[in-house]
Amino acid sequence: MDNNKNTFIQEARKQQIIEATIATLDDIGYVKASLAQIAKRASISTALISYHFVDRQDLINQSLQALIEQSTTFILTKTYTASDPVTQLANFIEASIAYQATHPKENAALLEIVFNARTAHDIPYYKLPDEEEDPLLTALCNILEDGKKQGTFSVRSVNVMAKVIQGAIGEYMLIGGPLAIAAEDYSLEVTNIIWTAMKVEGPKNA
Amino acid sequence: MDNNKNTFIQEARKQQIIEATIATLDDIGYVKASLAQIAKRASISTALISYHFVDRQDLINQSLQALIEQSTTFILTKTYTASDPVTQLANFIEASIAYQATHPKENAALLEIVFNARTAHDIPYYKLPDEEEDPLLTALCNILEDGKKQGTFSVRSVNVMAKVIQGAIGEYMLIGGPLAIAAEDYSLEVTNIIWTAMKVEGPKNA
DNA sequence: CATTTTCCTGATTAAGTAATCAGATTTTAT
DNA sequence: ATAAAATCTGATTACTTAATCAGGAAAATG
Repeated sequence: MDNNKNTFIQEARKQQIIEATIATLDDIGYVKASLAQIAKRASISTALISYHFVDRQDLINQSLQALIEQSTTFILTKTYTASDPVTQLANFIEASIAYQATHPKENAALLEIVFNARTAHDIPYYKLPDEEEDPLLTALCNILEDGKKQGTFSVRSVNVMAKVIQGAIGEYMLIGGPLAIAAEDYSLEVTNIIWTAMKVEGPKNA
Repeated sequence: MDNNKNTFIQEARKQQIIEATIATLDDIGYVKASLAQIAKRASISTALISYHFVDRQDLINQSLQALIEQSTTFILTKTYTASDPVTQLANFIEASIAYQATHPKENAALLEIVFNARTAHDIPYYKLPDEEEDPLLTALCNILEDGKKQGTFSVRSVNVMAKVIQGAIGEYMLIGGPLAIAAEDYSLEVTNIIWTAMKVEGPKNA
């Protein structure tokens, strides 16, 4: 019965190590994020990491999975507070950009992994053809399809429009220095551009 | 006088090492791209790299500079074959996407460096506030400003529109697997979306 | 309370890293 | 041709890495 507590302790420790991994990735980047650096930040020995994770790769993969789950939940929860495609899309854009602004460390760690990690065959993660399984892209395409079917969105290619929207969202974090814009303002501008591009008639299309 | 030949040999060797660096980055990624791996691909000793470059960092930086120069020249040359903002923008989008399709290795190497390299103070290159000096972004904003002034482009925020366009371009390389689209088709779709978003009346806005 | 299982550490291992250096080879200059 | 300067290599340096291992500490179990 107290098997649960074993599991509890183990899971708590794993969670702690994953959080230390995220902090380390944000601090010093993927290249320097050694087990020693991660252990230091978690105030444990490096051997303990090896005890809970089979590999460094395993640790990175589990951290990535946690990061993806967190951001996906955040965004999709806010997206589906509405039932009509127009509001859903507005929510999606706003939530995606807001996540970057409110979770900068998690966002930085996610980037570090996606753009640094490679498979055993040296294929970069960002080139992996997992698009089919990306729940964010799937949700985005579904919303666009819905709006298109009910005649609200004027779209030629749903896939390309989805990519344009994703690109606009992803670009927000690269805005630095003199061009810096508040997340809300950027969301508003992007939404407006997308509305115009899809000829949406609505309250937000001022 | 034959001082020139010294310079010539030296520059040729440096160029060869930079090309080997690009090939290595594309092959096995930034993390595994050690001096030994680069030397192997250039069929030289590792010490020779140290002879021509002060640092590994120095080698990476010079490779990055070469990659940026190459892509910038490619894109801006094609962009400015036209004099009107509409064609310039169409050229810019098409050339940017075409470069990724025709120079996949250079493009991959560029990504590896930008998303992996950090300054001595651990600031990632992609967060550096060099936007002001990015000639591509500058050119894009200028084109948008021109079109706006002459009444061809309907844009609220030039900066945000530029980011949306950059995002759409950058997203192309992330399209893999079942959603893969030919560069020309993607360019066409993106251009069409941007035209609609800016209410451009023209031959391409079918 | 004793014992077994889980959890954890310090020390060690083998491999790989960037950089240096003495000296060989090639090129250039006289 | 010969001396000087450049280009280049193999070996070595000091260091960091991921992973393992023997055994200690803590917790759960009977």
